[in-house]
Amino acid sequence: MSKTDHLRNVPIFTDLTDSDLTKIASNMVPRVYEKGQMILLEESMGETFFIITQGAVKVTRLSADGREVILAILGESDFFGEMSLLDGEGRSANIVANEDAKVLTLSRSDFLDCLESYPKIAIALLEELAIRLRKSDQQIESLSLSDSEHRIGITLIRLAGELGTIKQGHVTVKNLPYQQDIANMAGTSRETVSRTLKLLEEKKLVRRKNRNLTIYNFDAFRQVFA
Amino acid sequence: MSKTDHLRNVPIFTDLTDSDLTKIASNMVPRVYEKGQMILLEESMGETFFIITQGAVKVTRLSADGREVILAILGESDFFGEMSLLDGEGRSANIVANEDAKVLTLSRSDFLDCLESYPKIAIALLEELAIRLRKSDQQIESLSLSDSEHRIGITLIRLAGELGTIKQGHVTVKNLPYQQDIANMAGTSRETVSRTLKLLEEKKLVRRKNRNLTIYNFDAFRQVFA
DNA sequence: GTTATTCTGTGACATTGATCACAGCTGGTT
DNA sequence: AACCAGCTGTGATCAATGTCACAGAATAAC
Repeated sequence: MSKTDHLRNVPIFTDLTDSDLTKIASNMVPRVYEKGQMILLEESMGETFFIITQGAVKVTRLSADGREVILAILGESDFFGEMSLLDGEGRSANIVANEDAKVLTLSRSDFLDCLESYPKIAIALLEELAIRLRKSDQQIESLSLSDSEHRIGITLIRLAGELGTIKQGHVTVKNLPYQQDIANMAGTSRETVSRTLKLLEEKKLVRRKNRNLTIYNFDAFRQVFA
Repeated sequence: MSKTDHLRNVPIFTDLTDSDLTKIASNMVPRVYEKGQMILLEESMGETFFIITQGAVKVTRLSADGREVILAILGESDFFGEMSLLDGEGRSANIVANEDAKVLTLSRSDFLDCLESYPKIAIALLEELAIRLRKSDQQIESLSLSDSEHRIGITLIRLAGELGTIKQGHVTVKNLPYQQDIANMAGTSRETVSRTLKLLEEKKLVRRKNRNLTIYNFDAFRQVFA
């Protein structure tokens, strides 16, 4: 698949003509990361915009004592790095390759040129940031008000949305992240995730097999937890 | 103060010429709300962009059983309502006048026209959303990892930044919000806020007098909690 | 196939902080 | 000044859940 084809799938570029897209693509430099590799480090100055063409990354923040919060898991056609380009602050989060990953990168100046030249990109990007802000607000609510079972339920819903495949009303997440990662997304401990998953299974809300998790009735599940 | 003068103070409009600003101002309709009045209701479709010219509002989400999470407190020259205009989803939060407030409003179509006609506005708005997203991420981290004392400390820092005045290294927040509101910002209970404020006072980190709170050494305070 | 590593399950225990209950203030109103 | 409403302070209680410890599974490495 060519660079241009990849860009075509990215929401913020969908409104562009082929020739514009090709022009932008010509400025993009591909890079490859292997699983576990740090792509962007907190503290370092953000000077690059990234688009994922293959694989997945996790966006995290680390506390002084090394505990990790996972803010998001991003996959193909998602992008990151735009925050510090926009507001000029340093990076606020780490990005780690969650599996082997390929990305396209755009320099700060090329990215800002894009925004100036193509108002449609800026507007589409606004839309995307609005969506992310909405998700963050939901998460703040759930961390503030919900108990651990609900927070884990909500986390499973997020994972289902990002990694799952729907088949006749039930959703299967293949390659479920480790319990420790789920815990870091839900703001709870690994042990609590273990106990809660067992509980949800006993309640017949989900089934686990190998590394897969199936939510029997996704709508009902959302009803209960969201 | 004229409409145009108010707009001049709003970050997303600062780059415009006077004549552009006047043109936009002519489309804006002023409204007045009294303390406690609901400005925007969750569930209702968002069709208006608001700029605060006087007073303050709080942005909240409510759980089914009526508990409240305060996502932000916004004051003069802040704006809101842009989220549903951008992504087309319904409102995700309530807005309530926290004190008597005056606002300028812009209709959906005028707002979107602005973005199309003035790329600089779109870019400035991107910047603002990036800043908000950053704040949300910080809050998610603190809710996930910190104990109640730290969360309350961080909340005081937010309040100091939004409502405080600096004088030779120490910051005073006049008219500190009620403990219940602080609790709803920090994701804890009113009683815990009461006990924690007392503790912080005993530790000589803050002083309270009437409805004012002074943080003795703001930098040191941030060091401890952020 | 064996070993080593990493992940998961589960009991026991300690601790935080929510909740309840009520008394003491404070500031606004008549 | 007396009153009332709403905010604040504080003790007692208790449930939720983090932490520790270790055994059992699963997966990867050799």
